[in-house]
Amino acid sequence: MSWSQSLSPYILHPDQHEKDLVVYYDDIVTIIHDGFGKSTYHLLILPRDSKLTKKHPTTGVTAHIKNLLQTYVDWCTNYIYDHFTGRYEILPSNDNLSMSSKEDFIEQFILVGVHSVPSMNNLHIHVLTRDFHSLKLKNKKHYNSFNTKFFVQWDQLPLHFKPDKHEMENVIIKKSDLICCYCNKNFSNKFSQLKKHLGEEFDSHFKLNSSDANVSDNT
Amino acid sequence: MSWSQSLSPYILHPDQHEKDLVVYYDDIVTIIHDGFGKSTYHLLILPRDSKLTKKHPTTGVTAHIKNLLQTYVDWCTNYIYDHFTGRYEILPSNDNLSMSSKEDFIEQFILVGVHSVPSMNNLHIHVLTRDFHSLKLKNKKHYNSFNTKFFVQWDQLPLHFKPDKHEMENVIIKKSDLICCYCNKNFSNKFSQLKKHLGEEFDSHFKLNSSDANVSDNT
DNA sequence: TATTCCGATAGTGAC
DNA sequence: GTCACTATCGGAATGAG
Repeated sequence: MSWSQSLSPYILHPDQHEKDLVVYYDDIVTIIHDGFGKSTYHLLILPRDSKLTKKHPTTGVTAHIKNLLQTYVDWCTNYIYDHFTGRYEILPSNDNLSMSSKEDFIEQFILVGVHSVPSMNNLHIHVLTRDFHSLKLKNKKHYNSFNTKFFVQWDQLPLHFKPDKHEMENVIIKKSDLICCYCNKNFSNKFSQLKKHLGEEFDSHFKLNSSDANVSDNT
Repeated sequence: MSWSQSLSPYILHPDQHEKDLVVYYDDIVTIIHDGFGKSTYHLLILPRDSKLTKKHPTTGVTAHIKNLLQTYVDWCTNYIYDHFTGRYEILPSNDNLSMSSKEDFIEQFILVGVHSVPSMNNLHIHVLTRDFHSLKLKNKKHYNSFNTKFFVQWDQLPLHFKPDKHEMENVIIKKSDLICCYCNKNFSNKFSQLKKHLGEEFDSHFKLNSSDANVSDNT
């Protein structure tokens, strides 16, 4: 089961990794790019405290811990806002997605939260754009783990119970229809069609800045 | 639904097909090689009577009809015995499969019967070797349609009821384990392993005669 | 219990 | 809620004028 420990090195030795991967660290946290990011930007906040890192995220992130970590959450949303808007132009759109101000962008287009049944043993908080436009998004599990109640948002923490593992894995993740997070279109279990659609949604909302035009996209 | 009518031309115009496919016909029946035969030899007997051809096989093949068709069944088993033994040498074996006499061969190695839920609309009787060693045998449905009670043997006909379609399709065919018809080994739902095993069983029981050695096998 | 194509689903093994 | 591989399972179209 060593894969479930693969976040450990980052909290133990944040200095021994490439700068491209570790974007920030101090005594309290390490912040990294998710090695298999499911959106254009996908960061993980890893508290370094040896007791906290072993706790279950839905109950371990208490009000006190939230207060301690809030500055790092804000650091991440700012990081993502700056980098995303530096790289992409936000196109005018007809839908209900308004990203004209920084506050709107962060509110509507950045997700912060934890998985109700984590697979990595070290407590980690996801901060990611809500586009799911990534080569690493390959199946229903990947998508529904961020787009159902399997994903517990930062503002909802802490829960006063641990979600039922079996229900989350075998009902919520597997049985929930695939719903587009931009337009709510229902793709049932047609992952390939959702994936294609997400690419179209992305292209209708964002356009690579010319200075980045040589960078291949994530389709 | 035209595919379900694809046997019709053989009863309407048996003379307009290749001799390789239509092996016999008269006013009563047409006998053809199954276009997608699931065993080394796989014949279909198609009664040409316009009323009989529309009947359900499990109830339509009455004692009277069986008597009328028995001679064609015998013709088929003889045809298969002659051709199979002309092409293959029967090797001595340690298992309970004794094919030393023609009667034993026909009794133990030739199946005669009908499907309890046919997909082709024209009534047809299967006569086939019990090896299931064919490129066209590609999935559990193919195998279990001849190796469960979905297959109603000639001696059991007629039934006094039509088998329940839903039970046959969704329980008997899909849920029954794959059991080797030579040695009863259970392959659960591992079709690929069963298929490989059937090839080994075939090779342990039969050997191509040298005069046919240039003919590729069915693996 | 037609075939074929495509894709969703499921189990495994990995250091 | 790792990936990558393999295989099982599941739906949809299938033609003709």
